[in-house]
Amino acid sequence: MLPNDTSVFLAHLKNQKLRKTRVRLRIFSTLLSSTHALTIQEIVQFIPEVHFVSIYRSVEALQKAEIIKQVPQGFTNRFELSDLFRPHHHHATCEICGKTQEVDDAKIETLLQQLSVEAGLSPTKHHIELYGVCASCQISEPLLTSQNLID
Amino acid sequence: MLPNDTSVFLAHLKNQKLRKTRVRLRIFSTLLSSTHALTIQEIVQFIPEVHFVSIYRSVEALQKAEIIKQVPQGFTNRFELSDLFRPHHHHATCEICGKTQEVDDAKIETLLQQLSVEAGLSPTKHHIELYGVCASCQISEPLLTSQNLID
DNA sequence: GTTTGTGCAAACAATTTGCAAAGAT
DNA sequence: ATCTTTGCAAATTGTTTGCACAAAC
Repeated sequence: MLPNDTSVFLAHLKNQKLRKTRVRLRIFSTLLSSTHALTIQEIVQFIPEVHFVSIYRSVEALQKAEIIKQVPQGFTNRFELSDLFRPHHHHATCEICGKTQEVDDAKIETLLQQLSVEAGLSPTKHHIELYGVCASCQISEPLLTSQNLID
Repeated sequence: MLPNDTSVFLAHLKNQKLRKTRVRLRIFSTLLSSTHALTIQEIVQFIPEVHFVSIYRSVEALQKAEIIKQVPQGFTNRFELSDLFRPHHHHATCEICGKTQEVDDAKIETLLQQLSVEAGLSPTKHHIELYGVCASCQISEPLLTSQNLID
């Protein structure tokens, strides 16, 4: 029986001596079913039956347990499931409609490793974000200038 | 007479119909003399004679005028002079001591352009941040310095 | 039964807004 | 003289803390 996401999640909770609670299950399933990383306020809104303070505290606990991770996106901090559940990737975002997609490319990874080494660092991690205008927004380009909504 | 940074600054103010004020000059010179991007609180502390609300407002004005720009660094937002004053670059940061250096590489720029196009976006901009451990921190591990900027 | 997690109130921190006075052109 | 910017007080927003009760083990 190969472990699905939920059993990996439960195993990690146990492993970290964290209890299996309603709140943590809800946060996990919310992130699992989301196509993109969520801000803490978005998580709060998705789970209206739970007090926001509990969300803050559970998010912190899950983060320490490396079940979820915080990712900076523009000037916003978002949360998504950790690499345990989703392979390493980066994000490409349309500046007009805000739609985000995942990007993964081996070349960029090795190039970044090299750059780190050239800078005298033993590489640990990196962040990349790409921004542009997607095909459909190029056609029906609204009046937004360079200075827009996305942060 | 070739324009130095300050005259470019003054020209841009005029150009944007912004007045030349003590506060804006102080913010500009603070960023000009800083080796790395500063948080708004750091700017506030560097300029104690100016009320923090005025710093917030001037920073916003200078940003709209594209004299300074906001850069996300880890989970912190920082400000630095715009590309008018400093060429396009990215940052490589040591996770132990927080020391930051600038990185510029043509290969990465073209590769990111390509990746954007592959993702169906007409590229506009990108963010990259590299993290690692620098040589001296590898030798003498911890001992976190005052400059631990990383989140 | 013991320990951990949750909900609520209240504290704290960061940023924004309204308005009158000071400063720039 | 006019219009912009600044300083201050206060409002607003986002996040954290203390503590009593509830839930998990």
